[in-house]
Amino acid sequence: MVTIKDVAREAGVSVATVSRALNDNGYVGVDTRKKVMAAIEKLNYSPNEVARSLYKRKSRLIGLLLPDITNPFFPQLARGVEDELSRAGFRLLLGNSDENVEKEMEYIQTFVQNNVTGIISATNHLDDQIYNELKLPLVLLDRISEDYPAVYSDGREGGRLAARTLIEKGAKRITLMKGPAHVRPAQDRFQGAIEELSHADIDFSVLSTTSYSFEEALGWAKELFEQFPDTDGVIASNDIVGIAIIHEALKIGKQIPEDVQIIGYDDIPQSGLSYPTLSTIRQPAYDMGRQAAQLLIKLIKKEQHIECKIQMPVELVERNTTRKK
Amino acid sequence: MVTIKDVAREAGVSVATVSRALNDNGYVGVDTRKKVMAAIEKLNYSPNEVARSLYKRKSRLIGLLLPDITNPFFPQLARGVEDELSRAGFRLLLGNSDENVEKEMEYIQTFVQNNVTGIISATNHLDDQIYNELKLPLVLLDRISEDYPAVYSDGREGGRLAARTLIEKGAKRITLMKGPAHVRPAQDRFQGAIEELSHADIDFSVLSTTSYSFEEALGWAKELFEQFPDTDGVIASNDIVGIAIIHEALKIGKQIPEDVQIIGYDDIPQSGLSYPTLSTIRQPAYDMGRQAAQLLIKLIKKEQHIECKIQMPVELVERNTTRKK
DNA sequence: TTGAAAGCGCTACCAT
DNA sequence: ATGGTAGCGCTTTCAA
Repeated sequence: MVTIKDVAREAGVSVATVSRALNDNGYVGVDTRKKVMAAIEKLNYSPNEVARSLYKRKSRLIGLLLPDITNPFFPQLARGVEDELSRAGFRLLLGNSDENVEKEMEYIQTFVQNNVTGIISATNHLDDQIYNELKLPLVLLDRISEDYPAVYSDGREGGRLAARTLIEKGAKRITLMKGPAHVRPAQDRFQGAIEELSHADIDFSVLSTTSYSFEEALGWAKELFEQFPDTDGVIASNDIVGIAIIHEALKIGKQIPEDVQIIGYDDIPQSGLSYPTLSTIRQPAYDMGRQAAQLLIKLIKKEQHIECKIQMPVELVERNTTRKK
Repeated sequence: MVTIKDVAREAGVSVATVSRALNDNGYVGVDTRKKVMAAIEKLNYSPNEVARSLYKRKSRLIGLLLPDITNPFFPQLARGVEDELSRAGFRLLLGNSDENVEKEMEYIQTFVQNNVTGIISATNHLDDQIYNELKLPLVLLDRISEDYPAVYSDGREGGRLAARTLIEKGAKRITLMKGPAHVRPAQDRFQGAIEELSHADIDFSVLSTTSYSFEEALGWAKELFEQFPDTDGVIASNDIVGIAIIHEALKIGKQIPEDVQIIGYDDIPQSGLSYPTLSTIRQPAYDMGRQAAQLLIKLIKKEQHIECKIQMPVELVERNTTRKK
């Protein structure tokens, strides 16, 4: 390993000078700088981030905690975060929590132990002590809280929009799928949908689902049509489930959207690939990731007048599982 | 921040003793240990990984370099790696390269700068100098090389299997989609398929695709049916494209699998959700990730007699885009 | 069994 | 403009 000492020796200067040249602070003579740069070049030196981090008590690392990168919504968030953060020279320490408190605590702890400069978290366990004691900038992503900066989309409006769309397009017996109770955004959109449905002269039923996993999606879809065989409009808990419902509907011989309309949530990339393509409520996942990163960077720079709650717009993407006007 | 000094003071011992107690090496008296543990508990101390890492010249971090987590095949790999690694106390530094050499180099460099203990990489740029100069354990994932330990699946056999399946199931005018030229596994499966097709009395054509992105998948599918409208068997470059082909085929009124059979590659989770469900060649992505992690851990522990090339089996998953016998 | 102290690679203060 | 050096929090010799 080539260290700052080697560079100093090679350039015939002190380590202090090398350090100053490296970090562009303090005075460094023009030709001294040249010598240093030449030495760096020659030895192919690159500074040890760990030593820097120890001294500064801050690394160039950011901790990102997500529920499960295997769920197609989250990779988009992650890429948004990564792309934006890397422009500012930060790297990502990634953890999947599986919505499990212990895992989450462990990751938060290792983030801290590694001197991360900030944390971006999609957590449902904000009440936990560990977050209160955190001395670091924290941005919530896809989650809301009074107490912390957050980037999220308007779930309530999303739910309303989904319900309104189905109502306007003539669904008469709507089934509303409710996502896992412990996932906050799922509840928001559920509430939004309930609200809209309640104000309409329309029959509707609610089907509770307890997970977002691929494996169970088809199960929920089956259950849906068993319990509500004559439903003509489904508000799926997310796009995965929406796609599973398309599958199941087609399988039992229903026409989409003639017999049953379906609306998803998220607008994951594969929603445009199903047949028929899935109408859905779009969350701008990639942008949400970027916004969270930008917000975190502002927080780190301690900028003034930071907008700490960033609500991203939600949008209806009309594709082919809903009827044309 | 509470440091080892604070603990030492609280426990009335030296920092050396605390360190020994913490790491279970050297002698520590029974009641001394108790006092130390009590102090740790009381102060809620957890050791600074950065300081450790500086001294040891090794962190508990592993660098993971993937092409693009947004492609559904890779999150599976990543989770496999993460789950296995975290059992051994390692955490993940994640980078997406987008198959771009510069980004890749930057990530490898920051991995090194952060004292990672090892690297797992899905790269197509192994020839690059930076890999040769690497002093760290490196495991290739989903990639092959003479020179480095690697975990990959048998792409050639996968390609053969795909072609053989279509042939056996009676396809007469097969279209073989070729993945991006710079992606090694894509070429392997292409070669395997070509091999099998060449040995059969069968007409086939090749369609080159230059990306795996969602956005373009539908475009390739369209192109496929424009160029080869009477193809009755398609070997898709991966499941995304396979799903897009299902979409397109249905759209132009073809029956699946009567008019056209389709076989994908990867077996991503959503392949079981399309309608009809996609027959495909399965790569055990999650397990590949785990194996890579295990292999890396062995390398780190410098175990003897390590099997350095781990070829994972590939498997036909018969679903509904191929005919039943 | 315990403690003192050197040193991991770097930055920043204080001299010069 | 440059160099000497303390110190970031930890581990590990070496002595006691």
